[in-house]
Amino acid sequence: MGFLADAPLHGYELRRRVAALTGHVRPIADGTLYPTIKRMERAGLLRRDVQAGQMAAPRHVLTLSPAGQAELLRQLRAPDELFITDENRWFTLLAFLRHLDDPAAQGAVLRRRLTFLTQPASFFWDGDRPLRANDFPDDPFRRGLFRIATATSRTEIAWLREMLTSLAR
Amino acid sequence: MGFLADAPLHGYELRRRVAALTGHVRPIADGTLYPTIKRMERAGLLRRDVQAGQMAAPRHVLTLSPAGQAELLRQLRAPDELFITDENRWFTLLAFLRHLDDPAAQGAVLRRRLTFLTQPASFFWDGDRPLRANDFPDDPFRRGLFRIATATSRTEIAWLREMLTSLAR
DNA sequence: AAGAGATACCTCGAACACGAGGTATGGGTC
DNA sequence: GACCCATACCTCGTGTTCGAGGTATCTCTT
Repeated sequence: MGFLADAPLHGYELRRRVAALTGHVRPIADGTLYPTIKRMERAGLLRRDVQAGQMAAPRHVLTLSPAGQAELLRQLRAPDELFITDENRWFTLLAFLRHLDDPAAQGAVLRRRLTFLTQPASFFWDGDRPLRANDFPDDPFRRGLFRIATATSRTEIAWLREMLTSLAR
Repeated sequence: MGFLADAPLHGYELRRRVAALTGHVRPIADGTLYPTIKRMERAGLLRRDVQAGQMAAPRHVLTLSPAGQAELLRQLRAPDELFITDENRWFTLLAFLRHLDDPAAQGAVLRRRLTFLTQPASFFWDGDRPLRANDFPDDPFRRGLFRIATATSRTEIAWLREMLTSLAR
């Protein structure tokens, strides 16, 4: 829906755009995409205009309907918790948060993410004791994992704080 | 399988440990975990020892069988492409790569990831032209997304290079 | 002129995941 | 003594996702 809100597209191109989000979003399989398009069309979330001729096969240009736009905004404004806590989902949310044309609502979403990120957390535990990188002297891989996660987290927290200040202005 | 290779656990604890990987791995639902355990038990990948009495409900302590260990090693040694390219999967792979007790094989896996990360790539395209952060003057969210992704990527590439040098020694 | 490969859509069965529901017991509180 | 919560396991229906297969056309190479 985000990509369609950017511009009307045909299915194949949509699939390519999602695939380009490599590393953060899994590519969508054919068998997932086309049935989903049908479902969304039936639900009135998008319109399909067949554009015969020009290319190999007739393209079905998909346009987000007003109902689809509303649904996108609803999901951007009040995303499920998974969209805040899961890397992949948060990534897609961020990619299209611009469409939520309301600084206060955007700020509220960013604040939810900031709250989540600043919660004390650890990936591994020994009973109730959170384990840190130093607790894995024999596992350079987990130490690396901590290093990468910390760097990401720090960068994101700094960015979120900046954004929240500039959105408040 | 990785957590069970660390130590035998009961299902509930397993679920908690996966849930602790917050932000990188989605929590597993009850309805997913227990049928999966059954399937793996039937497949001979793990053994179940019922430990009655001590706690509220009898715990089923799960132990990875030799076949399960072999399967884990197989998957660590030759992971599907998704485990290299998808953040979530790569994260879990890294968390248990120590179990693959062979520096050469570990190095090969890290090299696959490094190759993937150093490929020129972009999340968004205008036709064939890759779009960079500067191409989104009106979208601070996508600029942030680039900033975070770049920081993560840089940190990880640096770590991978270090690891590969130290593994080669 | 043939064939490979990209474009573009589609279907179907099998596998998988989830949420809602259920059972049962131990520990703590009011 | 009643109640709630955490622990610990389980099932089932519904919905999702995938992969393998299929169709057809256009373009580029050999």
